[in-house]
Formats: sequence, structure tokens, C-alpha cells
Amino acid sequence: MEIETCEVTVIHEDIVEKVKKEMPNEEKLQETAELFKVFGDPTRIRIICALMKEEMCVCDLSALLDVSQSAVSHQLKTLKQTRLVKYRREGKVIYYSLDDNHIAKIFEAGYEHVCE
Amino acid sequence: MEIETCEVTVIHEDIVEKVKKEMPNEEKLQETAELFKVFGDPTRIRIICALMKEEMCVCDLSALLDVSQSAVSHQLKTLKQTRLVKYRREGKVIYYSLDDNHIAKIFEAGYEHVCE
DNA sequence: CTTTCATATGAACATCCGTTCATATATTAT
DNA sequence: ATAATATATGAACGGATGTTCATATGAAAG
Repeated sequence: MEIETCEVTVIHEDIVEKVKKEMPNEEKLQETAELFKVFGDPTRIRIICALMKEEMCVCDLSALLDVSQSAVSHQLKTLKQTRLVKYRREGKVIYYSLDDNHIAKIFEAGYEHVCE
Repeated sequence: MEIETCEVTVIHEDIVEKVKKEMPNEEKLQETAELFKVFGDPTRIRIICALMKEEMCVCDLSALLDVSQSAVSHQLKTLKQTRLVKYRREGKVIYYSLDDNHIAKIFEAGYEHVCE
């Protein structure tokens, strides 16, 4: 494993060094990108948005958003894996809700920006 | 243009109707997803993160992040189009910076969540 | 006006990702 | 047990997306 710094023009080496020191942990940045990527799909953000209002089961989400049960289920899997939603079973029905209210905060930060 | 509501099982019609009324404008939701999608790429979020610290030119970003000049330039184009960054020219050099400090707020909301 | 340097851009390619379709699992009712 | 219902899941397909490579643009210097 070698690092090659080949042929890169740097105009302001001082700035580059300064910012490099101030940059957050690389791994955390990757995780942050992963998190935002989950918010970056129309179906998923609609699910998140719906769950901000009410705990809901899969078929109701499917009907509300006009997306197939399978598609909703696949996206809920993603949301589960990234710990954005939690769920509870009640007989055959599984109810999903947001994992914590920080999720809503992130949504709102983006939504507000869109609304200017 | 016809809407077909075919074969969808709805368990809690009241909840579905209530949430449907409370859901934000569909177009705004799409835009919000678009916004988060831009934040959802490792290279782009690193650019955003760097520009939170300092205004920077393309080649310095390229060196800082160890990404080709072309790749940085392509991503800056995306960031320009979504109005996340602005730029100013000074001779041959073009300096990029965050368009407004609301951008940093969005980043921080996500970053904080990752850091627990 | 030609060269050099910083940046932009288009095409091509590979990878990723969301949906669909078919089917599996799990729980309740008969 | 068997049927019915709610949800999950794997494979496959098509479209989106990020990088690379080659090249273009635009500004300053010689």
C-alpha cells in the first residue's frame, strides 16, 4: 500500500494544510454521507415524512404513498438497517415509527432549506 | 390520465387519510430528496465540509481530498446547480465557497446524528 | 499570438440502486 | 392441518451516477 502524490498542483499549501487539520474524522464523514444518501430517495423520504406524523403499518404506507408493498418493505429494510426506524409487531401487522426525534430534525433542516 | 386504486389492502383508513392531509407538498418533498441526495456522496460531502472552513480553489480541493481535478470539477458543477456553492474568479483561479450558512446547518444535523 | 496554467466538459464505462415479480415466512382463523 | 393475510426477501432488470480520459475553454504571461 503506497501513497503517491503525483502531479497535483497546489496553489495555497497553507490553506490546504490548515483545512486538512480541521476536517472531521474521515470515517464519520463517510457515515454522514451514508445517512444523507438514505434521506436522498423520494420513496424513503416520504416514508420518513409519514412516520413523523403517525406510527404506520406496511400496507397503510403502501396505500398512502401509492407504492407497492414490496417496494415499501425493501425501503423499510434500508431504514431499519440505518436505524432510522424501529418497529413493533401486533399479530400479523407490523407498525413502523421513527427511531428517535433527531431524525425529524434532519428532515426539517433540509425541508426548510428547500422552502427558502 | 387515470388513477387506478387496485388491490391495495388498507388496514387503518382513518390514519391513512389523516396523514395524507398532513403530508407536505409532493413537489417540495421531491426537492428535499434531491437536496439530501447531493449530501449523500462521499466526495461531495467532503467538499462541503472543506468549504465550511475556508473558501477554496479547485486544485486545492483536489489536493486536499486526493481526488482528480476532473472529478472535483464535476462535483462542483452538481453543487453549483443545486445552489449549494457559489464561486468567484480571480485570474485563472476560481474560488468556491458555501452559498449560505444554512448549508452548514444541514451538514451538522446529519453529522451530529452520526456522532450520537 | 502562442504558451502555460486553472478549470470545465463530453463520452464512455462500471457500479450502484430502486422497482418488479415470484415466492417465502410468520401469524391468525377456520 | 389448511387457508388467509401481512410482511419479507432474493433475483433480475433498467436507469441513474461517479470516475476516468481526452479535450476544450478562458485568462495571464512571455
